[in-house]
Amino acid sequence: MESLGIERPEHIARATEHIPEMVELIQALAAKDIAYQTEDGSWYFRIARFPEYGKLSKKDFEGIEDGARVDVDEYEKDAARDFALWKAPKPGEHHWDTALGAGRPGWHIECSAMAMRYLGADIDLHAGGEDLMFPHHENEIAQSECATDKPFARHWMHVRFLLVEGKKMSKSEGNFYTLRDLLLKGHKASAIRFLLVSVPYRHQLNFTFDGLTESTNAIERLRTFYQRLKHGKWAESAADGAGSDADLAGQIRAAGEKFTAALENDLNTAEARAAVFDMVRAVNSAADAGGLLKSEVDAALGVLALFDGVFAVLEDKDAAITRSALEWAEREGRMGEAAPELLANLALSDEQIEALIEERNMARKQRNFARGDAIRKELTEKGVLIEDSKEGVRWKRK
RNA sequence: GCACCGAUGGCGAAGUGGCUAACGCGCUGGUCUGCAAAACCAGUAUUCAUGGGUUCAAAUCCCAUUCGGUGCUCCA
Repeated sequence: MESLGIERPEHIARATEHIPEMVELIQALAAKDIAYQTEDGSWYFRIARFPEYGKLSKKDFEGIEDGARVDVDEYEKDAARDFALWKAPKPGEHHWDTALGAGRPGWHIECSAMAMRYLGADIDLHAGGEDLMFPHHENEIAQSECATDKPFARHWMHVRFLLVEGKKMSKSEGNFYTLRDLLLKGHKASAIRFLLVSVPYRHQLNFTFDGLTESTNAIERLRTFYQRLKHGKWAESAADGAGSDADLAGQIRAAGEKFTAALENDLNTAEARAAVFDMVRAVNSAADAGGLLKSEVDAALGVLALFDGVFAVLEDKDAAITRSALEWAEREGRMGEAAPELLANLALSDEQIEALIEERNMARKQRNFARGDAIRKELTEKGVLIEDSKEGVRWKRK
């Protein structure tokens, strides 16, 4: 999670610590005769009492015969689809003794109970994987709305599963990778994050190694741009061509607005991304043409800050993250899985790199290009790329 | 088998009734540069899985087919 720059939740709730809330919820349903107890002591939800059942997953249960497919090991439920709220313990099974009798919670009830406890009876947003829509989320809705008579969640976000190299990820397909696997193969954490977040959650993402390369390159472009703005010297007022693009300020503002509007439209990250790249081109172009005004640079940096508040890829933490993955591999005895060029690329520290660049700058000043190029070649071989620009010498790790 | 969702350039991917089909990567040519890199400019889908239909107008709506994802039993 941290490697990908994902923030920790404010609350992490555990089902086993919320048994009383669940019991209370089931009792509320029982008071309305929506929950009922069977002979073995389990409690079930009476789906017949919730006509809207199936509204989320667009399932139409009309015409599906109750009892057409009743499992032999099920107890005497009133209807086959009624789901368990509380399960009586099987002999020797771990259980809680509560007002409902001994037992353990059914799946579904803990989500309703904990959501209500921390977020209230009607929540704004409920997220989950597409596989949970039915029956889990459908059952959450049923038990929550019957208990409170309020809409349970105003918006649902169901994230689609990703494909890996065009196929569903599975161990038998051999395309199952953990984050650490990818880091050890030499992929950057930022590229993984950017690839995952570049396709809107509602759409299926095809996660490929080509895609990781693409993301790496796209991030490089953004970081180069960011560094250029941050470290360049820009005119305070219009002169010598700076500020000659009268339209630029408007374009930067429009990019920021388009970025926000795209995210507000069901988190359309692909469109939000596009808005930023539009701005990058416009500002780079103006910078090449005659220079930028400080005010334009500040505005563009403002849009980048907006962008990075969501995408979080501009600051280069990749080397540090990869190093900690390597430390993990070391401890686990899995260094053999690390890509050889990865070790080579991390051989030099930032200080060593900067010392070499300083030496190269001296050589170039004396027009000793042979020495300068030799240093550049050495750095390239160790995974460090050099860029000479009007704004100074920049370097980055491959 | 049934239900729901999806299929857009070499690759990834926006766009869901009407401006030249965004954006990124890649590729080709050019500008710039001591050489590079970066950056910029130009080019790169007469066409949106296939077949039919609706409409003055369809990538966008409807039907069928093909392919892919999820669910349809338990457990979380």
